[in-house]
Amino acid sequence: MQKRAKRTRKRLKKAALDVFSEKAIDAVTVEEITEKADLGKGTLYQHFNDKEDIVVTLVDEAVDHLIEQLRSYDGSVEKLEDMLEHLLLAHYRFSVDCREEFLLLFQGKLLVRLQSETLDELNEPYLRYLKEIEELVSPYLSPKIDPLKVRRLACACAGFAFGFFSFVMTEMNKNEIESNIKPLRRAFVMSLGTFLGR
Amino acid sequence: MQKRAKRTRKRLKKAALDVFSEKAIDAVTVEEITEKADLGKGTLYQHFNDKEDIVVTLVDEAVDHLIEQLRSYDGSVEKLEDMLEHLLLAHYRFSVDCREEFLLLFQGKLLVRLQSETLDELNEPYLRYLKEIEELVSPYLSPKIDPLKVRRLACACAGFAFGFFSFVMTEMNKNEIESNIKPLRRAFVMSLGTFLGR
DNA sequence: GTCAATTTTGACTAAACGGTCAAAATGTGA
DNA sequence: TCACATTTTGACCGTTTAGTCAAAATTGAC
Repeated sequence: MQKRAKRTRKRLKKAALDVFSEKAIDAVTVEEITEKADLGKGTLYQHFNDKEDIVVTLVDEAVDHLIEQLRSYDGSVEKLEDMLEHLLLAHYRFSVDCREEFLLLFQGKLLVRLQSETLDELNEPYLRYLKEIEELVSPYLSPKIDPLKVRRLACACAGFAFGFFSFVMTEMNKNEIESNIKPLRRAFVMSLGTFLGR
Repeated sequence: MQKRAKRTRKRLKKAALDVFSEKAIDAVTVEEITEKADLGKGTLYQHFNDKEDIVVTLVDEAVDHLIEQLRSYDGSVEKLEDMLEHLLLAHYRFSVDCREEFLLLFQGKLLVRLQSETLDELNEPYLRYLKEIEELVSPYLSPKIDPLKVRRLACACAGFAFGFFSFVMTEMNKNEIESNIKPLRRAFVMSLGTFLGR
């Protein structure tokens, strides 16, 4: 019985994610979501308080998934540069494999910046995400390093990943991207390494 | 007489730009714009066809301003690296001096990606912008270089600038940014230079 | 100061939207 | 099969919004 409710909740989230990757969050209506999920409008309000609630839920889960990908790397990561390269690669994979979540995170970040008065609930996942990056690289850094520098590194990594891949997404097709993105990633990694004074 | 109309149009654009930098484009209402401009609602429809029209107009002008900044550099730019550094610095200055337009361009880019079916009118300025970057760096490149690689460079530059500065904008205050962003920019420039095989 | 052309206005309409809730549908245990 | 708990539904309500338009206000020429 509760199984049914869970399935329905899942369907709602899936539908919402789909719609949010096709239209700007603020332009999406509740009925578009429930229609896509092939459910009645009231059902959404059985599972979520309001539209914002479902957005926050989805952003939170998307960050979870992204972090999961960031954390999964094999033993070949030995140096700082290896870790940075892994992080960028993981971001790239995320933008391809989880395109909808990538676009949602991108949009959400913008909303946080704009309507920050009300939505610090939405900001929390992004802080969590930046913190995760910092923690992943910190083992490869001198413990005496300026924390601000690490924060900047995380911003650079996140910013580059989101900004670059988003530009690339529209301006190039998949094959073009796959083919030869590696050298650029490598170059960026090198520059970050230099930035950290190694 | 037409002077008055021009002034009014200018006031509308200024107000709209302000509002768009505080709220997501799709969440902004026409009345919010006209109220901010201290004008009647109908006045907006005297000067623009609809809400989309004013957005497209503003994006177009913002790209003009950004391109203007990208083009203005002194004679000290001799190498590719100098040009890349100038471009990043110009983006950064634009994000600070023209914060509202920067945020608008950021939002607009996202809209293009999402609702691309209808809004290729909105996409045109961004293509113009990428093309401008390509043209600015091309004098410093071998004429035999793969055009795709140049396009990728432009995406990297644009993506990094928008993505990084936008993350930095929320996560750090101005002093922190100003103080020590230079080495990261320099490192990134170096990596791009390496990417282009020099 | 008058008049006509231009610009601005805000009340108005029709449509759309978020959110509610009593009723219907569905699943469960006896 | 029936009674009961849970879940789903979509018509409904109040509010908000884009867009209109006849009237008012402003301007400049004479």
